Amino acid sequence: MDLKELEDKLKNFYNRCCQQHLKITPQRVEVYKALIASSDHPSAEAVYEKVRQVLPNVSLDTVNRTLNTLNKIGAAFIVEGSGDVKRFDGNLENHQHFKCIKCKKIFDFHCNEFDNIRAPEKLRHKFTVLRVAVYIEGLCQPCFEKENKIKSN
Amino acid sequence: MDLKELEDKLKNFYNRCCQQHLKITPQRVEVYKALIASSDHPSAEAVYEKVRQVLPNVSLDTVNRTLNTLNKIGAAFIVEGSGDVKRFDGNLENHQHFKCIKCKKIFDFHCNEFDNIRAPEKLRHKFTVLRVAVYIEGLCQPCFEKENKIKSN
DNA sequence: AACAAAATAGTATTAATTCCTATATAGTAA
DNA sequence: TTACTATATAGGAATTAATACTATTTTGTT
Repeated sequence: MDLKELEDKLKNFYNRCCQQHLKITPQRVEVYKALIASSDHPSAEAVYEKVRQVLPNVSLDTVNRTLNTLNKIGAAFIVEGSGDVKRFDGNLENHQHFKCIKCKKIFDFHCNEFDNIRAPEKLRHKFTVLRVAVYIEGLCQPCFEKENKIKSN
Repeated sequence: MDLKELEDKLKNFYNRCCQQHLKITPQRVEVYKALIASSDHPSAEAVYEKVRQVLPNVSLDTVNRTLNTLNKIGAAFIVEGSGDVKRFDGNLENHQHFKCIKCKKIFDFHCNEFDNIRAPEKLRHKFTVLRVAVYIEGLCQPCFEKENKIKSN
C-alpha cells in the first residue's frame, strides 16, 4: 500500500468517525492503521502487539473495543468462521475468505459471482440484512500433507 | 421429528461411529440425540444442560469433546458466525443460516441456488475444500425495533 | 471372562473477552 | 485560548469459553 492510498483510507476513516460523532484519538487511529497494514486477518491480540510498538501504554481492552467499534461503523469486518478467536479485516473491497480449520490461517480470494449474491427476498422482508458472505473452509496444502503423514503412521 | 426418523438418524450415527472406530457410549448417544432434538443451534453449554437431564454426571468437557467429534465425523456442523461462542447444528440437510448480530439467534433458511455453489477452481486446486457456506448476518425484527427505539431517545 | 484401547468425570488451567472505575482527552462552545 | 462536557482510555478485576490433565471406567474385541 503506497502513501497516497494510506492517506485516502485515513481520510475516509476520519470522515466515518465524524459522521458517527466518534472522537479521533491516537489509539483509534493506530488501531485502524495497524489493521489495514495487516493482510493476515489479525486477532485483537495481534493488533494489540502492533499498536503497542507505537503506543506502549495502550490497553488490550481499548484495542478490543476499538476493533468492535470499527466493525460497527463499517470500517472493518469480523471475519466469519466456525469457532476460534475473533479475527478482523480492514479490507473493504469485495472479496471472500477461505479458512484452514487446522492452522486457522485465513486466505483471501475473489470470485466475481460471489459479490453479487443477495439474500433471498423472503429473508430480506423478515430481517435487516447487513452482510452476505460466502465462506469456504478446509485444509491448506501444508496442513493437508501433515494430516496424511500422521494417518499413515 | 417422528420416532422412525429418530431411529434412522441414530442408526446412521452408529454406522458413522463404527466406520471411524469410535465407541458408542451413552454420553455420545445422548449428546447426539440432544443436538438433533434442538432446532436452535445450541452452544455446548446448552447441550450440556439437556444431556444432564438424562445423564446427571456427564461432564461439560465430554459434551464439548463429543460435539467436536460429531463435527469431525460429519454428523454435525459448527455454525459459521463472526465471533461469539461456538454453536452446533445436527441438521445435515441443505440449508443456510441467518444470524442476528444482536441477540445471536440463528435462523435457518433455504435457497436452492446456494446449495450448488462451489469453490472456484483455482481454490480447489490450492486447498482441500471441506465446506462452502453462504452466511447472512443482520438484525432480526425485534432487535431492529429495539435498536431504533434506543436511537430515537 | 479378560484385555487393551478409548472415553469419561472431575478438576485445574489457559485463553479470550468484557466489565469496572478513576483519570485523561477530544471536540465544542464561549 | 480557555473551560467544559461527553467520550475514551488504562489498568486491573471478573467473567466466560474451551481445553488439558489424570485417575478411573467402559466399550468392543479376543
